[in-house]
Amino acid sequence: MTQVQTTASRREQQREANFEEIVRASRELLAEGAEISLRAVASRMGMTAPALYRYVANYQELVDLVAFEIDKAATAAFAAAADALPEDDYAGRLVASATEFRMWALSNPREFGLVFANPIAEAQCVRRELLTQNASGHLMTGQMRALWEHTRHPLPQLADLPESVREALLDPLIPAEVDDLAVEDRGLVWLFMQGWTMLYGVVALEVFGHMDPRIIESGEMFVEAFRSFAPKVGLEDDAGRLLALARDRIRQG
Amino acid sequence: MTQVQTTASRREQQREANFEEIVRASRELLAEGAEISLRAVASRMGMTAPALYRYVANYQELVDLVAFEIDKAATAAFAAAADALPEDDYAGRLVASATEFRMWALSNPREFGLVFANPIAEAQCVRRELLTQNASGHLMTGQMRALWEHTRHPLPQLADLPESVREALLDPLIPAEVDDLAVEDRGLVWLFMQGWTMLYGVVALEVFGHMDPRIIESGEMFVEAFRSFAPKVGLEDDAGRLLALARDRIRQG
DNA sequence: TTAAGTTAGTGAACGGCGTTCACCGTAAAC
DNA sequence: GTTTACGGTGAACGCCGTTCACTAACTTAA
Repeated sequence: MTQVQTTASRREQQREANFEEIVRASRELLAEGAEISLRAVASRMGMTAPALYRYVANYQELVDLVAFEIDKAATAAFAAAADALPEDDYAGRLVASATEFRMWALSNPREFGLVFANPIAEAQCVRRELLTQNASGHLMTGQMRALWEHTRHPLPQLADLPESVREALLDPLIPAEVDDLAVEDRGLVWLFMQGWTMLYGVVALEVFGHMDPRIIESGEMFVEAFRSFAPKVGLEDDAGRLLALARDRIRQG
Repeated sequence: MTQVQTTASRREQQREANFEEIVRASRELLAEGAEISLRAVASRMGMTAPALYRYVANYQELVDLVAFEIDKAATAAFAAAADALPEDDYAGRLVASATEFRMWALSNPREFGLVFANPIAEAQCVRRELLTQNASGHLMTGQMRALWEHTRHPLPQLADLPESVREALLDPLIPAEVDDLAVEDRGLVWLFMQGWTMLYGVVALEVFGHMDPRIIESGEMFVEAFRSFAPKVGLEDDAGRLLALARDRIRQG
């Protein structure tokens, strides 16, 4: 039988550690308001820029790597926000994560831009894969599915949907594990896409500042988006509590 | 009485023409897939880079200038799309302009990014002013107002809205002419903001490629966004026709 | 018409960027 | 113990935004 190589060689350990340090240095730069540049990252590691080419094919790949790790780290924070609520408060957990997402985006606009407002279309297949591996997407699709497993609210039927949507739901390219989701329940993924679109619209507009500052500050457009979306996932009766929950987190955040 | 200076001096004419050529050269670069750079723009005009500093304080100001002009030109296209419909088909005209906006954004992603996905927050007051002067915003607020003047669909009442929203509606910083809109009707602006948020969310997600390619191609998430929004502006009965109108324009666009 | 003053342009330079390349120790592999 | 592969260096190239001293041309006023 094939044994898993658990003990990486000395060189491989070094290499792995260096990868981590590259990401760490890049994120520090970002956090300090500076731009990510090969020279800056390298010098922060006590290296010179050309050395980084032993780890990364080019600048864009460095940025993609950093974006991927930022998404992973941020997702942990979104999940933690959900864990502050009871395990069976599925709707509350979803609201908590989404609210945390918004607050993270507003406090880390550069990171948000890197992960969520970077054109993927013009990139190679590498980045296309990243799309489906998007960690925060997996978290929220999972949360929405948990909610539905519990409430079993009505779903859009595939037969009622346009063909392009049906195809996309049967074999989705977005970050969602649907292999074990029955075909007749795939309407749930369509609902998720709708919800993600609304969430994204509000947050992107807020982060880019294309919205009245007072409404950004209070987060009321974000709350309003939730109010619009709630009925689609059978939460009309719970909406009052959920919106209050979001407002609380916004106020104290 | 003070006479308007209609005959600009020779120098002023030259200067104005040069401004226009700067914008033209920049847009050509953008259209060819190149980046805007002072050197590239200048050499396209038969100049050297430092000369541009006689017209623009720095690189960012050049970009802002170009973004402003792009928005103006694109808005003319959005308006033209509306003019293909009867003058009294207010809903249809709004749908036509919004659909044209989406198609323009997808065909000109770099221009879209420049105008609508550029962080305004970190910029100076110059750019803040641009926010309220945004041409496409004025077009669509105007269209939504024309629609409402005709249908007089119910509006959210100021008393029911959060205080931050009320303040923003009474003295809006977004592109909207509301001076002649009665205070009790300002809920219309809130509806507009909601609609703009949905439209923006779909389009930005599509342009950045963070959506299933098949759904981008068919535009069905865009259509779905309209379906969600229609009831808010009293268009539930007209929705069928309007969605068909949008689909037509998408298909032949 | 001439003199003074303003303006728009130049070339050289600075520091920083991504990227390439020849080169060199050192650690791993045989 | 020799060979090989890897990870690093410094120098260089061609971009970039930006500054500065300088000049030629145009405008303005005497």
